[in-house]
Amino acid sequence: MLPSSTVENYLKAIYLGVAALTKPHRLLPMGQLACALGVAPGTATTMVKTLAESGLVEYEPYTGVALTEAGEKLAALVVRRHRVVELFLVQVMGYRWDEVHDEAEQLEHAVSDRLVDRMDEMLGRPAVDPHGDPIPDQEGVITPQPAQSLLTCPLNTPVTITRVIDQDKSFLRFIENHHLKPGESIEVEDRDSASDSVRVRGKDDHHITIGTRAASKVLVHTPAAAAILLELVTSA
Amino acid sequence: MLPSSTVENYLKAIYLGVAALTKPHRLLPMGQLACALGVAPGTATTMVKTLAESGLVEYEPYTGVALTEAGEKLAALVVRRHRVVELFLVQVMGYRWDEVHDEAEQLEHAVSDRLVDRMDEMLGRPAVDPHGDPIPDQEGVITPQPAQSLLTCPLNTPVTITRVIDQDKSFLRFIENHHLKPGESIEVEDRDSASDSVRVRGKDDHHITIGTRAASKVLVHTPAAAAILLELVTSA
DNA sequence: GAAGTATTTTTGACTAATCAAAATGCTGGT
DNA sequence: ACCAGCATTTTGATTAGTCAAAAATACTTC
Ligand SMILES: [Mn+2]
Ligand SMILES: [Mn+2]
Ligand SMILES: [Mn+2]
Ligand SMILES: [Mn+2]
Repeated sequence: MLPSSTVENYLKAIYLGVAALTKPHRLLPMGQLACALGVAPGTATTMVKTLAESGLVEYEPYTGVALTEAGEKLAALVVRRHRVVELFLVQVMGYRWDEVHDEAEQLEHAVSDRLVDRMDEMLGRPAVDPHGDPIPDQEGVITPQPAQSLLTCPLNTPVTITRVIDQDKSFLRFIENHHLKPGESIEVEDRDSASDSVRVRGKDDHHITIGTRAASKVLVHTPAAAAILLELVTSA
Repeated sequence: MLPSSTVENYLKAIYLGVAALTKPHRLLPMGQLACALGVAPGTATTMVKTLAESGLVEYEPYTGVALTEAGEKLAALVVRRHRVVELFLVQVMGYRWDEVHDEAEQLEHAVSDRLVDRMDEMLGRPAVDPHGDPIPDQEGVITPQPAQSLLTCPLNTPVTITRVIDQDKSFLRFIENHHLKPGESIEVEDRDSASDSVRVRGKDDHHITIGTRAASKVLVHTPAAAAILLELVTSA
């Protein structure tokens, strides 16, 4: 049986939910899953039990859920479709980066593997989508990126923004208006736990102060990390 | 309520089914509808009754079904999405004309009006899809084309192939291999009711004989019709 | 460790879409 | 006018997915 859109959405939510867990190698609680899917808690429980029957997830009652090997591959391919479509919409169809998520949310269940691969080819086999989210390859594998956020990177050191983890339109607009999109070079000047904020110097000496909640959603590459990456590439 | 894919499929099947009826201004029988959708007869009856409740179709028990104003507009927009997507797949994504139907069958329910319009714009507001099927405009309106087939057009008179009414892969391949795609200029040399066949002279004096069943699926413009069309355009 | 709170599971019910097979209605030919 | 055959509708049942609210369990706090 090929998975329904509903099953695909559950698998994707578990995939992304587990990845976003603070403690790694943990199970995603039913409450979080239900919330991510906009569904009643009992609905998530029921669905997860049938997913467990099909061998796509492992389910520990009162504890949570995680993907099996098979489930993870399926989920990764849904995520791949989503992200390739998002980049296609921006690069080929002229969409803005804050407009693509909803459209991709539908298309991820409708595009064939064939079409996704055509898009992927046309885009030059990209590694990341418009938000800097990594794109799984045809096997569902992601090469992990060393990630730091504006909250954890070194101060007064040039860093490059690589990823913005939030699909909210107004947040993405805000980021764009203040030149904090992936690719921009910036420095974190100061962090103040009292005011719960982070001061950033962008290009043209444009200064901007943002809350820590927002700062944690902006990921960067440090020069050091970039050097390590470069070394990996050249040694291969 | 926005219509489900199922409702969209029923409306589209009625739209296309009624158009293909030999006697015009008739109702589509349940049997034909059920067959077009690959569904049991009873299922079609039940669904049509609920569509009638929603005011999308008019249903005459034991007789058949037709679209209301509202249903026809919705159906035409589904057809529009299907055909714009098909042309996009051919022109932009490099698909062959015999490969696009299945993909479009899924995408017609997933692409937003916004995305369809972007495709439409990118394609230069085309009038027909890769098979010569007319594309409804944003309002769902089609400007009717005067249609003749290889079975009805004048003999030994140059005509231009404009449309091939069949989604079957092998038939489309056959048409392509014998240079009978939309745009080609040909002449019908002879029709023989005894052998149930039609002899056609294509380009390079390539001759080909096909059955009447196949011939009826290849539509053409006669020079006369083309002249009338041209007149309409210039007088406007 | 008992009590209270938060989370999770169970229960019972509902909607959309479908099928198989029985019942019904229509129609053409004698 | 009748009946046989065919199309259509009805009936009864099934599956996927969902919710609200009750019951069960786990976690916190004292
Ligand atoms: Mn997205
Ligand atoms: Mn993204
Ligand atoms: Mn088609
Ligand atoms: Mn077509």
